[in-house]
Amino acid sequence: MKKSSAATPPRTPAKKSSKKKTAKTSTVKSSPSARKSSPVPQVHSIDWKAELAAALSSAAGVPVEQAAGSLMPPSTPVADWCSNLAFSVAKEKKTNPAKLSAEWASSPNAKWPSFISKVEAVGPYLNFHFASSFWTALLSQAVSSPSWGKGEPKAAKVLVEFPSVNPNKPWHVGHLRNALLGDSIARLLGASGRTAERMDYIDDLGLQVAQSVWGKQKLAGVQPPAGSPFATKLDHQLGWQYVEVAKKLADPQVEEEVRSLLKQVEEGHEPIASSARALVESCVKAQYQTAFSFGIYHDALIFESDVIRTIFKEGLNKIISSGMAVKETEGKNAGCLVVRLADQPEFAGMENADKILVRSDGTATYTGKDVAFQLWKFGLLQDKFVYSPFMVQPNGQTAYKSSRSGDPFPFARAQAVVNVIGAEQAYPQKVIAAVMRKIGYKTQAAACIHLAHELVVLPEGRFSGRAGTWMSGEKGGPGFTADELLHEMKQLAIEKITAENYSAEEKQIIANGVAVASIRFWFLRPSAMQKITFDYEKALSFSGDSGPYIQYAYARAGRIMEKAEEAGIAAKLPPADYVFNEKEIALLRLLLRWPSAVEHAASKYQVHPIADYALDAAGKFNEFYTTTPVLGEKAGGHSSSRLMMVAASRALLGQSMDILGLPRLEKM
RNA sequence: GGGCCCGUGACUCAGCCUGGAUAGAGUGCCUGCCUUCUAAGCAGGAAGUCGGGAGUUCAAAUCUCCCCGGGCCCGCCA
Repeated sequence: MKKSSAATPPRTPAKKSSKKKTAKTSTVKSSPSARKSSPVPQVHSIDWKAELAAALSSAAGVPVEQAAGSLMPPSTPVADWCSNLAFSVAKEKKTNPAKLSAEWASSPNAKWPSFISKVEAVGPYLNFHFASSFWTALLSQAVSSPSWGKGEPKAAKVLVEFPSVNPNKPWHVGHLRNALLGDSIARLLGASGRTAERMDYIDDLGLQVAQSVWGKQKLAGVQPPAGSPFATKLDHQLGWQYVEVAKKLADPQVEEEVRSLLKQVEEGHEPIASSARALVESCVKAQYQTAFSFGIYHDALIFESDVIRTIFKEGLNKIISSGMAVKETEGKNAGCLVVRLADQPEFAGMENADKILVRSDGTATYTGKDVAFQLWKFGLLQDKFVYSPFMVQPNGQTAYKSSRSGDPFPFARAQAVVNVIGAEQAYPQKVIAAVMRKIGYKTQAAACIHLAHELVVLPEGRFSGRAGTWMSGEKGGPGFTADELLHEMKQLAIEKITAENYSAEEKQIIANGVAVASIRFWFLRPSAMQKITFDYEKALSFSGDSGPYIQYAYARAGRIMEKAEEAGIAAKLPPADYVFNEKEIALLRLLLRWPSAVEHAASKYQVHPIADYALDAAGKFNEFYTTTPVLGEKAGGHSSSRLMMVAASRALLGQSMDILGLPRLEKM
């Protein structure tokens, strides 16, 4: 039952993913530096938006809510903040909005907050400029508190499932997109203060597994070309064998043998059942090597055989006892357990809205299994799973797997469930939520989030695991597996390093980091619903709007700080009379909006706005970098103040990079 | 038949949910800038009927309806 269709993710440096072992619940970390009393006002400890709204409210004589609703960042860099209140008031009073704004700007009733240095009417708009002390306070917080910009810790746990790739082949670029989305969403949720748990669903039953077992036994000679750097990687070997098996299936004898294997696997006959599970786990481990190379990690792997053995029946009973599932006695679905959905609005227009959960032969459909699994994710079933360690990941955390023996862990039991799955599977995902709603779990049904994404395709069409369209073609070029893409990218990145003084080891680290960032960014920048046509030419570029562009800005900032330290210059808050230049103001405005940008993106389960934000921040920093000397005589004695800008910019860039999984490189 | 998604300069995409100030980037093309903190960069230029039409509104890329083009979904498949 594989659900995700494609897309794979890039790697990220494992931040603190919520490891499970749980119960040790999170200690709320209070950042000491943020707490200690600071000589400057704390920008985010005062609700500046509320203060501004209150002042505007009295200046214009409108309710506070109306004033607050009119405040926004300007679309062009004409001011720090603005209001379009005059439009709506002018309409009510049938007068000229520009005139109103002009009146409010100089209204004697207005008591503008002290952090506002200037209020001006520009046409119908009311524009606000913040005082230097406001910006200084913001800088102080951004630099002194490591948790600055992170959301307030929230109690709710969000479970994110991805990528659920069948364990019989290597990840192709489509699986990579899915995994990158899942990984980055989990990072984003974490940055917003939520607890994200990363789960993978492994289909260790089914035809493909039987085919893999058969292929492993009979087609050991079928392998990727010897020249391939991945010729000995198990997932690649199985993938090549799988394509071969698919061709041979036309032979009745082969078909018969595979079918027999399938029966033994599904019925748990030994020794086949155990060796099949072992093969599956080995393949997943090989796939996870790919994941790790992109910085993708998991907390728990749930195997389908364990779902069937442990929770499926209970989930089904829950639906049956609610009276919402019935066994058909006649008609084309006779003998099947079905749930009727015709009364649900989203299925209204369907010819037949009945959905089969259990077939007439007693086996579960995909949807049937998924509904039970989803109930478990929300903690609505007795949790009978036990887990054992699957592997220790490079980020130091152990990924656990469901198994026959082991210990219980409080995985799942989530308040919201995000399934990262291709948009093509929107219908079955709706069925899951609809069934939950029907049996009475309305809150949970509303918290079923299908994070849908479009596929990665080739100019000639979609990928097919069976047809092997992911393999290198006859042209002999690289194939479309995630491993090959990263390999190609590293080659290019290495060539791009021209600095003479880097050691071979440094070059490797840089090339790897650049390759990962480039690929991750390439997949994460467009919105998830945008189809991506894979093209090596375009994927392999790293200038302009790209991951390396962001890394470059970050590295530049790092070098300035390094040189400052060598010179013994420390960052200090700008003095009261410091005048921020235009480039500095641009950076400060981005800094100001960052926390709400994170929360907004997280609440919508969208990663791509963060990619845009990071690009914007990198661009603004590069402008600052080229126009504003920080060190040396040209800095005109402002080195310490400007170093503060550099440090804050670096913090902002770093946080956005962590969410996107772009490795923080100190040098490039 | 019913439903979902995409359609913005030559190309690839943001912006649409929460309507407002000259529609933003990048690539490609044309011009400049490395004796000064990394040129994987910066500055500037040419390039756009925001698929089409109607409607709502003081104001529409953004909201509503219809249409066109492309993709996907509506199985006792997985």
